Amino acid sequence: MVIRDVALARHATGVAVTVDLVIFTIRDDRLQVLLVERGKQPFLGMSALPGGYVRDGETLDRTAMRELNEETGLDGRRLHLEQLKAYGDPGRDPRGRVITVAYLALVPNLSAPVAGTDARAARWVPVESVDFDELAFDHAMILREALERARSRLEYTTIATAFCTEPFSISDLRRVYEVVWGFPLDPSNFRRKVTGAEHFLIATGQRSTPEIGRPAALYRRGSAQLLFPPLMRSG
Amino acid sequence: MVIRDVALARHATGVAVTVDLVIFTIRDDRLQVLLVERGKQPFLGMSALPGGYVRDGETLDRTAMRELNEETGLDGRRLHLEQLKAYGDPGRDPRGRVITVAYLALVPNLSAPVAGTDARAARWVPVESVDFDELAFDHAMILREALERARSRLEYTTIATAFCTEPFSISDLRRVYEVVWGFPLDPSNFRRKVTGAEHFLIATGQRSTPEIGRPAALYRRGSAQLLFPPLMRSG
DNA sequence: GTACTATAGGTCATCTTGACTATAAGTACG
DNA sequence: CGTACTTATAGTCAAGATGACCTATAGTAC
Repeated sequence: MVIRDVALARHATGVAVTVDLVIFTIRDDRLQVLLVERGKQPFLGMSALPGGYVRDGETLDRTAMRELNEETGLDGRRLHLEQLKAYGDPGRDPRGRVITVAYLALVPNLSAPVAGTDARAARWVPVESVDFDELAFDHAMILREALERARSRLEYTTIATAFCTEPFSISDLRRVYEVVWGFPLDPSNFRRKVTGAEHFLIATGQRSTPEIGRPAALYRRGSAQLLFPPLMRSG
Repeated sequence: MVIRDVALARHATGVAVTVDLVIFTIRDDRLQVLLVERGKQPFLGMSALPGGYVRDGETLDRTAMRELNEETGLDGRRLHLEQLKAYGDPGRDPRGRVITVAYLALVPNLSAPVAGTDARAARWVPVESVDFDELAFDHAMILREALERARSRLEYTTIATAFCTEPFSISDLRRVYEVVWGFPLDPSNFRRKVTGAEHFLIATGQRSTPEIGRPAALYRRGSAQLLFPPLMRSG
């Protein structure tokens, strides 16, 4: 896009805009985040959040969806993707003024091990294993704020289901909460909560066939976006 | 700041970054937002949110505080200022690619009628009187999302006090909730809630001297940032 | 059959909430 | 002074939500 305004052009020089993604999933009963290894300076060899430049004529949301698809192969329409925050401290990129818009993505467990069309080495890392001091740019701060956002979102919204592949059991959903929040929940009280919330879960009539234990009823995501009453961490 | 990286420079051309402010206050028992009249194209003569370009070497938060000070004369440290979201749709500014980072500010009722160092005509407009179709750029969307954010923040945080000048009574605080949410609250139940929350209010020992009615005990803001249990709208 | 495991459903005391009533502390006015 | 009026503060009570349990159910392994 061409800048046609003189006053604007004066301010437009030397600013780049990127989108960075915090992609969470649950694998092996642990919350994991997708990190890439930087193949060039700056921060060569360090870990970073996947991301890229906003293209001409592309919305920020569209950039985020494209990046997510490039990294995970997932179709962005079926999963949770929300803008987190913009980060633009002048010193955050040594190459110049780069403002990044961070997005939070919650995806179900991917069977394929994240090949991606991109050549960069991407890998899932358990959040508790991430060395925050070894993250490039200001990605430690972004990851920390994304983690708190995800934990908070589970309280008031139904997005925990974004981690699950349909159909899922109530225990599957409870394990999402336990893994993201980091402490166990009472199975019975949890069931009462989520089945009591309107339009949260839709019973499919199907049952799971586990190797051990009683089969569980299976559900699909309901239409509700907000969870009322909320399911709070503390109290 | 000079762009020293070739790949970066290729993406950095033609993008401008601004900060726009949604500044709310309560005047005459109504929620009001500060709007400026545009003195030049595009959107000449229409209303817009106050805002401006991010300067070299300036953080986004700093830009927001500077703009807020220019518009209201208020010292940004004493009041509530939080980042809302970035807006970057390619068509949002006809002059070219402009990404804006919107901030939400909640300020107490200003006695001085917003002169500001800026020459633009700034004025407080009751939110219910705003003609959303007559707002420049995508500011209608930004204002709508800011309004919902403010309403939601009152549920889970203590920021309602940002609208009050200290010391304030519990009724002052209640009126904030009623004005922002748009419906009345039971005075007795409201009192029970806010006095029950830890570190929300600090009693000063002072009492108000109203022209009519019983004097009210006066309070200052406590140290709590989060309100627990929350004070929900619905239910 | 019994042991084991995880799901599903129920109990109950405690806490929270919403609606409502009652009292208190000031002013205005006669 | 006393009554009306206004707002603040306090208390009551039933209904609902919550946390900590306990019990039953439906499968597998042996």
